[in-house]
Amino acid sequence: MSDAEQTRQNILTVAADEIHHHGFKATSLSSILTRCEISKGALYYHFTSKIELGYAVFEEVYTPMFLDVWQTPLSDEDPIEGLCKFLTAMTDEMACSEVVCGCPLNNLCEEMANVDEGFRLRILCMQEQLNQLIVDALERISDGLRENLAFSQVGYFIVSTLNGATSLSKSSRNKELFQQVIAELCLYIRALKK
Amino acid sequence: MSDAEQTRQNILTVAADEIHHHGFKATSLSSILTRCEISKGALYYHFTSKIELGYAVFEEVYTPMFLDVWQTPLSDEDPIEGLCKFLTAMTDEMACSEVVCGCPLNNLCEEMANVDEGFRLRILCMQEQLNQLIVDALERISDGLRENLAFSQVGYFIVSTLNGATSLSKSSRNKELFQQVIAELCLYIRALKK
DNA sequence: ATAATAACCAACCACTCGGTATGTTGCAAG
DNA sequence: CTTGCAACATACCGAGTGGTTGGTTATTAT
Repeated sequence: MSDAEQTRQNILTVAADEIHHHGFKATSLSSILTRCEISKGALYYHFTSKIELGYAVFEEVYTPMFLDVWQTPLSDEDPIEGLCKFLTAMTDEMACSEVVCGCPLNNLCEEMANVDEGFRLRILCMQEQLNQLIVDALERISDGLRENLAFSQVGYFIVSTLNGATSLSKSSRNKELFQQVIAELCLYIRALKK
Repeated sequence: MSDAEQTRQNILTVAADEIHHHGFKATSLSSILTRCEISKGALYYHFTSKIELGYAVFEEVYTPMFLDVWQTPLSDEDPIEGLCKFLTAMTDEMACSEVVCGCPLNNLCEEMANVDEGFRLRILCMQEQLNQLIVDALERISDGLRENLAFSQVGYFIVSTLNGATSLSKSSRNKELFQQVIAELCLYIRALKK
């Protein structure tokens, strides 16, 4: 990797972390510059504006990470159990910082979706991709599921609940609350089976 | 109501609306001053700081409105049906601005809970109150519900899902998505019955 | 050796923000 | 009539923001 590309990646990584911790608007370029030990000119050489940097973080850091994390459990032979294990494992492995800061994508969604169209469209696109992952997994094992299930609806329901649970645990700083909601969500998911 | 109290209430109302639309941090005092047609001195006569104004909005505008809205359907003779009707009615009556801006409390929670302790504690307190409303309603009709239900867990699950659905529809600006999640949520709620 | 370009630096700009200090008005009590 | 306080208004401050600009290296191609 060239020096320039190295610099760019470093900016992306640091920016992703800063945005995760402070939100997009509250993230100041100067804090990124300080942590990267570069000048403002260097940043504006690689990115034309703050918001373009935000888009790049979303597309090149958050999205791949997110889709990859969901892909694994859904590719399981039994995606129902895969999902449940994935969700409960999430509660166990959840670091303190994750409880406090919440999901980076969820945060960006809350903060920027109704403010900036560029963010909104990117978030929307990602949500549809994620929902499609779930729908595909459910269709694959539809023979073993209850009749009359609306797969897309179920997918959005699961994602909504998970987002809500993250939000809840974030504000309460209570890991246990998160675990409770996830436990109830697993009950719901397992009840999808015949 | 005295003139001074009138001024104070006007500030609270306008601030609540501005915070709902732009978030707390992004809400500038100047915009509130302009809409209220008052000076900065007037505002700082009634509130000692921006964050104290935010607390007042939370306690005197958002919280009463929110608890009142939930109390009604949960006081129904059949709170299960009351909740479902309440939720579906919410999707129908949902104005465009509400789809776009989301729930004011949910927004504040996302934005401020992990930034300011004052907000966090107030939000936490309110969430517990809301959950207690649900738990009370469920316990009241526990004879007609499935065995082995964890009422508190169910309460947080419902609230989480609703919050997540609001968040989802906000970013997607798609009312239909919200309706789908709510429809699935009603299926879940009705399945609580024996 | 020279020219060109990529990669970066540092100073600065215009602007907005929350907050404060001081000034002004109107009314009510003495 | 005047004193005093509630209820504002006005002017200003310092800090911080994203963004721009002109200059500086280091490397590479010719």
